[in-house]
Amino acid sequence: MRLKTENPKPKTLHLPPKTRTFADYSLSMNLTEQIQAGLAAALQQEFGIEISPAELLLQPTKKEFEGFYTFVCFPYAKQLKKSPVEIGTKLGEYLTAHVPAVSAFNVVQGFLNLSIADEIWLELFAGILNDEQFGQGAAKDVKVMVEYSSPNTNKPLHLGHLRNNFLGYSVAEILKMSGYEVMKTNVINNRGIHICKSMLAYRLFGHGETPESSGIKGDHLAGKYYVAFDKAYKEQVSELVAAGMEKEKAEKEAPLMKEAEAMLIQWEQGDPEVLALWNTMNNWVYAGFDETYRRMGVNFDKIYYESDTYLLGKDIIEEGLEKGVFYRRPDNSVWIDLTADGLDEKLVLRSNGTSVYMTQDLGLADLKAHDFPMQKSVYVVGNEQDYHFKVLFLIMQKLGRPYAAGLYHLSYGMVDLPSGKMKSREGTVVDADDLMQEMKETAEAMTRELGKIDGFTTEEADALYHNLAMGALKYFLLKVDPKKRMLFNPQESVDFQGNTGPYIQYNHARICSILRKAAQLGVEPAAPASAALQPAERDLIFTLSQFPLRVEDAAAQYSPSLIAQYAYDLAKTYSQFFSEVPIFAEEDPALKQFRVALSQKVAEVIRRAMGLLGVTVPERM
RNA sequence: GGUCUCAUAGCUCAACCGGAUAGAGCAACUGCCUUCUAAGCAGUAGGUUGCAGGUUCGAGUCCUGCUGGGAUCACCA
Repeated sequence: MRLKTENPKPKTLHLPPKTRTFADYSLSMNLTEQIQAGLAAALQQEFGIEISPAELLLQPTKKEFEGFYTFVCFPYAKQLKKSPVEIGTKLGEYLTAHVPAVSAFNVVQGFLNLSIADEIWLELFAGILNDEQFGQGAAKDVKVMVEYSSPNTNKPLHLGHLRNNFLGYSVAEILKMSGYEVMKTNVINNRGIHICKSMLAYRLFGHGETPESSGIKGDHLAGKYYVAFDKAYKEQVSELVAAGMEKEKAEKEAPLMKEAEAMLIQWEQGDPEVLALWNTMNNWVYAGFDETYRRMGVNFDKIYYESDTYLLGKDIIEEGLEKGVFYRRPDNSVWIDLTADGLDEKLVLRSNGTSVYMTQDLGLADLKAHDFPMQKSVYVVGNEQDYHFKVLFLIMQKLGRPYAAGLYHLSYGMVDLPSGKMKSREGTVVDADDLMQEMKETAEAMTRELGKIDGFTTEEADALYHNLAMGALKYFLLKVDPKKRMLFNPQESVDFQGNTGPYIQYNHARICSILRKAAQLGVEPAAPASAALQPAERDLIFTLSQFPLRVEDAAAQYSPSLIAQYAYDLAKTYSQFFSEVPIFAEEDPALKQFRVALSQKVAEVIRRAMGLLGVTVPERM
């Protein structure tokens, strides 16, 4: 089971090498390349050294300095036996004289900061404005499978699942935008001892209760009996211990555990009554999950059920034995020795011939590759399973699977509560449905307080509350580097101000308001060929131009947090522009049109970026 | 105990193959709504980047050791 019942962190397995700078893509590529070519020529002309343009990395200029692109001169000081400042000055002079895009420069210590001419910014913007699919990468002709969610059917989804689902959905969308062909899959763990526990408790204490009769959502109903099982089981264990049995033994000998195990065997043997109950309860859970997924706004292209796949993989054991990758022990169990790779020996098949988790995953990996012949396959699973996936991927390599090199474990960190870890058995889990509902109520209260729903129909208001709630929640969970553990405080974590989803949504809504007014006044958006730009306008064009690159980086690193940061950066930059630069009060019609066009494009990019996070942006709020 | 991983402002997080004076948001304080949405903008304050060494022109970032969290090391999944 992918998500153990408790918590879900990350680990870099094979990130691509970072050989690029911040500005290699799309429309900004020409600009960067021009500067790099200029630098290479300058180094050759002024100092007589040959360095290929691609090695001359540029970085964005820090806010407090003048300029947009910075070249670091220190590395060449030793080689040229000249001071970094001298080098920077010579290079700057050469660039302003020979590269039309570079309008000015300044050298601070060893940093050469370059300013770009307004005509170049406008040219860049015109290209962006005309690009209807701005941000969409060219088709790569590479298939990627993204597996995420992968719940157990014995209880409802919780906060940890939310991070998993939002991450998986977002990574899939980011990969699509960067040009991959993506298949989203969900592996539902619908069989095993966990569901048997729920089934047994239901049989004992359920009295025929159904979601309809009780008004309890199906997955919550199954969860109720899972908890009931645990409670009754613990009582039995205590009794046995009180009667003098060792705790460890009592945990194995408790009648309820025995019964659950017996039920699992009955299930495997196809006992009609057990199967009927299993079907009934699982269907309740599926229906419950569907509702939760709908609320979360996630979806899948293909669903695998563990009941269909748990027997797979045994033929791979045979294959592995033949290839000498695995070996059989005298008790008939099958193992792989990974000590040469710095790992341990790992069981891949029990002595009684039945599968373990690893066996199933071996089989499932082949099945996935058969169904969707992919070059990359991402598993969105918590970092507690780092070891499992390390082993799984290593085995696939040793077996010579062609897709093995593309296997990637998107290993994300646990979500901690202020009280520490979530423990379902201790009742300290934050339920996904409850949390989403509370967020919506908070969004409603906040919106009403601000008096922002004048003229909204009931349906529109409801949709707004939902979008704000999910925007706040998704942004909160996605803005953090997936690899890192994070803290969630239900009382105060999710805010509506500052670096939050609603802040970005708000900026989009404001722009829509501007665009409505522009339409009313008949101001057509357009990019002028030349104009003197405000600093805020240059900042906006620069930030816009970074979007395709950020998508590419986010895809390469499987990291929605890069998109979240970008969306905030863009919204914040616009917010400054909004408060500093008048639009309709501008007298020059060309400038007015330009600012409307700029606003329109920013709104569009905010919408697309937030879409990558699974967040819907409202037109009014 | 072995292996892996994390530690940055009071709190939650950034910091782009090692680059400038380590940045945002929240919380605190100060200004700004008769003018395009104040869920906003501008500003003040807040740091020995867990500790000690090392490499480097340059270290939050790389290396070693230490301290303190977390994960994992099942014929569980």
